[in-house]
Amino acid sequence: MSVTAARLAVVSDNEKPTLLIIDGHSLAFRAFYALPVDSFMNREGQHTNAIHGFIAMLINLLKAEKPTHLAVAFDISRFSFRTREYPEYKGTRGETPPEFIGQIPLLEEALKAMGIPTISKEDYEADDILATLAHRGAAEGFHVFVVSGDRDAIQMIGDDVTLLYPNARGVSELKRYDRDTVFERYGIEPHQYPDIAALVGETSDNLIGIDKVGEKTAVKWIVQYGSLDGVLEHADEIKGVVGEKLREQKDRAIRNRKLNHLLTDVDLPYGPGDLLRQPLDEAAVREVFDKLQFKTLLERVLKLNGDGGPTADGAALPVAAVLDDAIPPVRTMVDEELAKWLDTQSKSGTAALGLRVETAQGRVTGLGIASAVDSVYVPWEAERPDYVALESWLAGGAPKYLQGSKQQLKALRGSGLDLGGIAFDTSLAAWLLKPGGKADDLASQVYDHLGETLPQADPNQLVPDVEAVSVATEAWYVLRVAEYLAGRLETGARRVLDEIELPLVPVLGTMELDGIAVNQQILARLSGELGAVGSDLAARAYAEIGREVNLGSPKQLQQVLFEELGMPKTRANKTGFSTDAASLTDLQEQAPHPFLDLLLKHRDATKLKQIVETLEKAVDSGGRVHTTYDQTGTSTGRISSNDPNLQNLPVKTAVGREIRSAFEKGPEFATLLTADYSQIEMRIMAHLSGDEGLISAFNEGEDLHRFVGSSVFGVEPADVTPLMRTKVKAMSYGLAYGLSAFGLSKQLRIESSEAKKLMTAYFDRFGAVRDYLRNVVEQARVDGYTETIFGRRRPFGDLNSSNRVLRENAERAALNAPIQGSAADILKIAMLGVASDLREHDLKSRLLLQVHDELVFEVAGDELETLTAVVRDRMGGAAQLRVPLDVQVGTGPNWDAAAH
DNA sequence: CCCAGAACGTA
DNA sequence: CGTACGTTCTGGGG
Repeated sequence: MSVTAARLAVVSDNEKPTLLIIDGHSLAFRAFYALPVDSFMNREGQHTNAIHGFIAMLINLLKAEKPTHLAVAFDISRFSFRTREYPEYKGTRGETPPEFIGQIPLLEEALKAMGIPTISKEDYEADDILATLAHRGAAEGFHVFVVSGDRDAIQMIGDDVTLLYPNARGVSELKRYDRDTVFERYGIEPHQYPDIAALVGETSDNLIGIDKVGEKTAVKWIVQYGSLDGVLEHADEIKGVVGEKLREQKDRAIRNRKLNHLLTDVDLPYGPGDLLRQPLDEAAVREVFDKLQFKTLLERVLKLNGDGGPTADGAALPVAAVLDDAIPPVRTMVDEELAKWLDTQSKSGTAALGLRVETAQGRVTGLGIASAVDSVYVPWEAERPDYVALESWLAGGAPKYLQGSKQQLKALRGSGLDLGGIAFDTSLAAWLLKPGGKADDLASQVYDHLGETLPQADPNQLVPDVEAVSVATEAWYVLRVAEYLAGRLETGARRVLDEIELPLVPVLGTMELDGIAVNQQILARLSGELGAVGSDLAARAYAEIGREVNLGSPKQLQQVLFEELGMPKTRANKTGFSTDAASLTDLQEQAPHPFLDLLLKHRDATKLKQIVETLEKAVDSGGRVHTTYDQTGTSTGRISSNDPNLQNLPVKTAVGREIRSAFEKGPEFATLLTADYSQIEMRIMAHLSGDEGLISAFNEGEDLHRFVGSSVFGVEPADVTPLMRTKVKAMSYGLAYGLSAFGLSKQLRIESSEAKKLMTAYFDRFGAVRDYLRNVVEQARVDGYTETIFGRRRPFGDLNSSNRVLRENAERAALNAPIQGSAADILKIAMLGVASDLREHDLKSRLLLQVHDELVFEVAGDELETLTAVVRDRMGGAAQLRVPLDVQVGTGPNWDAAAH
């Protein structure tokens, strides 16, 4: 039986929507007494322990119960219709502790940011609100969880209503009370509880019961006579002192019963059906939690959005059982036993196995391999001959599920093992589901998606107090997380995973391992030259202002520019006034000063020097640098590069190009080849908008900006001036980013009226582009996500935000996402095609770098012609658009020379 | 030692 | 008041 099948049996009755309702004051108060006051205080001196405890409990509840509907009820004051009738009610409650003051409003603010409705009603207690919602919820087909620290809540329990009651230790544990547990504990039905309480009294509510009547007596009577009314009717039959007391004090019981009866018909602004879980407002949550200084909780809360929270269309996500499956014991296997086990697995069907590599000091020391019911540990020693079966299983196409497969592949390659059959990667799947999220390690994924804790050794502990689990167990968890995530991928995302991301893993891994050759002499020379230029500029800059400052400190520069030199104020930022290049250039025009120019040049020189030095440090013993690509690093579908980042090397300046010239072909290769798409994002816009004008612009095959310029300005292409071309080019590129007339005027340094006219003229000619861009945003507002040509989705939560800044930021991102994302898809598909041809034709040339719309290859011996054909074919044919994909190819001994 | 913010490089 | 990234530095907090 598969892991999934085993779990389904557990959750099959979990089809009902789940309503979770919480008594806010009662739980916050419990939390207040459970957590030390002094350990929770924010920078303003506000105590926050109750809020912290409450939210921590809430997160646990959301994970454990996975409510589809949710609300928190608060008392408005200590007064209600009950205190009007009986002023002593709850009179024993002392003054609110001063440290508790102010925590409830903050808690309400945090809940609001988390998208959780809070309900309160004048003259009623939170318990009445809960009772009403529980009553209506059960009637409307919900399973209801009531969270309250008030024992009166027991009366709400029923077949579809469960009470979660904090135990003595505060809020860290909630005890579940359903009909059976109430019966076990009291021997009565939940609805009879208030009758018991009325007889016994409730100290915490300052309600005195009948003297001499305790729980035992009360239960006995209620069981015998059915109800309090029954008991009172038969009061005469009860013998002894207790009978006398009952007859004497029956008014107390009647009063108590009246007061502890919770109303189930309070008129509320929301019914259960209105309490569907809403996506949290991330920005608001960050703001509130920042104010509260809740760091860890912030992380945990934000994770809720992508997991267990509502999906974009508002429907609740499918729920994975939180119950533990039995973790299979780890079996260590080698030799024939291992070979036989692998063989059995492959013959038993197509089920994939989980795989996890164990390394120490960069060498493979073992492998974990798991099926749903087995977890196997294989110790690895490089020279053992009897691992033939294992190695061929690893390298072959047998499907394997991994977490962080590129890293695992590189680890295996480092020990001479190859890895094939990457059929699932939990990190890639989680990223496709939530591309804005942070990359997570296996332990976090287990926690987030399965709600279980994977024991991990703390690397900072010399003697760990928890023993890390074996890679064999980890492999089993990979399988479970994979099954969970696979169930949540819709068709489009699954295709992107299977057809783009997974096949790309070995391609990227190989690129990283190959690296690119770097000429260290060039770097050393540049570093020296830039260092000398920088010191000279710094000295001259100091001379201009008569003292030495740290030219790299915006704060010190502000002092110099705006206080000592009295220059006009620039754009404001959080630390004062901006000293960035644009501001300094502006200043130079308004208040020319030699210091400004020297400062700009010094910045330039030090930045470049830093880049060169970083590269020098990254060169390996073979003279090559190896970047690491992050396949889950962006929200749009691009890959990012780090350590070192080879996707942002300078190229626009002369020195920048010198740096690029240090990237060379390896000694065994003939040349470098670069291939890039020209105007790919504009072409995608033409395709997606179907704008006939833009499409014919590309089909003309002439200079795009000249063509568009002639359209916009109404002149012949030959009469488009360089200035006109510049303006049109800026517009065209800016469009895909959501550029405004204001932004355009700033960038081109023209009047905003002219920018406005320019945009109007542009959209007059290319109206379908405007319609498309508008439509993308509106569709995303409805759907909650955007989609690339290939079905890659990016969710958006803020498109309906009432906060204008947030909403407009989201709108621009939504406008850009399908364009940037489709371009990313296309280059990825091209990479796969090229890699496949290189393999197919057994070429020695290799792909080394990817820079968003550009690929860099190292060309072997006599393969230039073949490779050029392959690259043109695969890049040009990566997608069938309404416009051609234009590919520019260049060659040369180094990256600069190969560029065009 | 960690963090946020500023600045700046690329597509 | 133009999208998407990563890196480096400073200066504040500890």
